[in-house]
Amino acid sequence: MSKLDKETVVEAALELLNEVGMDRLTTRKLAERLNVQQPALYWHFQNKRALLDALAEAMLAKRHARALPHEGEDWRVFLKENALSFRTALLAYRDGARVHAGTRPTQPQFGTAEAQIRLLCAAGFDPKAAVWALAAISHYVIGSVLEQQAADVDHAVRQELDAPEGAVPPFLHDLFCELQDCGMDAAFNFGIESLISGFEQMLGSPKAN
Amino acid sequence: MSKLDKETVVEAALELLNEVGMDRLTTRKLAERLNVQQPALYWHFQNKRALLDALAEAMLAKRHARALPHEGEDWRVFLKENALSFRTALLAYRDGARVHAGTRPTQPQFGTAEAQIRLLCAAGFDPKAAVWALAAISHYVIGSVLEQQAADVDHAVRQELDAPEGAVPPFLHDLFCELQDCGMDAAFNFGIESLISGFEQMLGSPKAN
DNA sequence: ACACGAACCTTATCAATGATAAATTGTCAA
DNA sequence: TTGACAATTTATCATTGATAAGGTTCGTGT
Repeated sequence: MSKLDKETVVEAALELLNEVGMDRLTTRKLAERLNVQQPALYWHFQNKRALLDALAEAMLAKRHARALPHEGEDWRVFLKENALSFRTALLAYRDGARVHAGTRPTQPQFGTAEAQIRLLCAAGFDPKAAVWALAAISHYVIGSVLEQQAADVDHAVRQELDAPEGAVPPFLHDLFCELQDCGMDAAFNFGIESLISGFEQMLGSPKAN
Repeated sequence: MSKLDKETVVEAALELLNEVGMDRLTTRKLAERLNVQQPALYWHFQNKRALLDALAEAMLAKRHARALPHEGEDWRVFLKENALSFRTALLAYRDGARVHAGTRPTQPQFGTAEAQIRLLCAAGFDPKAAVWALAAISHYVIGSVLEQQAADVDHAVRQELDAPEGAVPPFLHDLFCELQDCGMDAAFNFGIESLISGFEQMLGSPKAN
């Protein structure tokens, strides 16, 4: 009939992912959506991990626009925009961070990595420090989104009694509520800007280690 | 016979976790190790998630020594030691980060959180900024360990041909190898110190946002 | 026209795993 | 002793990822 191919499978899988979440993304539901029997998927993907890897890759390919630095761009600006772009890409899909984190570190676009490293080195970074900085940002983004999305489902599930006791210090209660509501983005920004500002500092004093 | 209780179950589960990893940590294997039938576990834990939550909590309880600041400790020192302690705790168990990340944000020890926030506020942090800073560090640690442990299994699994082609720019190859071998800790340190240094900076200039 | 084979999909069927129901044993208190 | 509650066993599911083996379609060389 429709002559399935990898791309359409991935497309449908991303839709399904956003509807049911990662651990209810089953091969059968996906097959049904594609009007195909479940084992058909195994012609295109060796196993479910491979499918998820493809999803992670597709997520970034579609939404992570700022992977490469512009010509002559300030490294601080690039790092921030890059981080924001990465983050929104992961946030655009339900369980996006978990899906991404599960992927075995596929040779990331070496071209991309190289361009990023070059930018930093041109700004005075030691090559090693450049890689470290990029890794740090990546890890921070992944950790942040992971926890945010975990908190999301938690909120959704937990319509139960919020505080079973007066166990929560009121001082903190207000603070946390405020953060949850308005401040996910702000909190993320604070971290990113701190990191980048920290890199700037490190540039000045080579390092003690 | 042995009169199972939550603690012994958790203990055995942690052992098993270190032997087989998270996704091969099955209720049956665990039951077998405890000389018990599989459904017995469901008397002590509502479901597998609850068991894993308990694991995550136990991991930190046993290894995360520096959760609370010492008396009159410098905030920079505390943040760094705290992060290192958190990291080693997660690294101490196979898939530690994944196990931890999976836990729905259980009301974290509010007492602990409050003490940490107080320390930062006493150092001049705005309460909101204090929470943001603590969250940033936590997210960075989780992201870092997550990726490191993912890379670990990847290395273990991937005894295949390393570079199927000369596809890897030699400039990067050496750099990455060097990082993988010696530098996991160093890379982590770089990030943490950057973050903390960034916080210091933020303290000076309140914020533009 | 025809056979062959590769690409692609189906039907049937597994084994592993998390989970629940119902019966069973053990133990302590009244 | 007996009744009740805690703890565990036996039996049994439903879900899910995966594989084996067979069918269908289609292009290509002869």
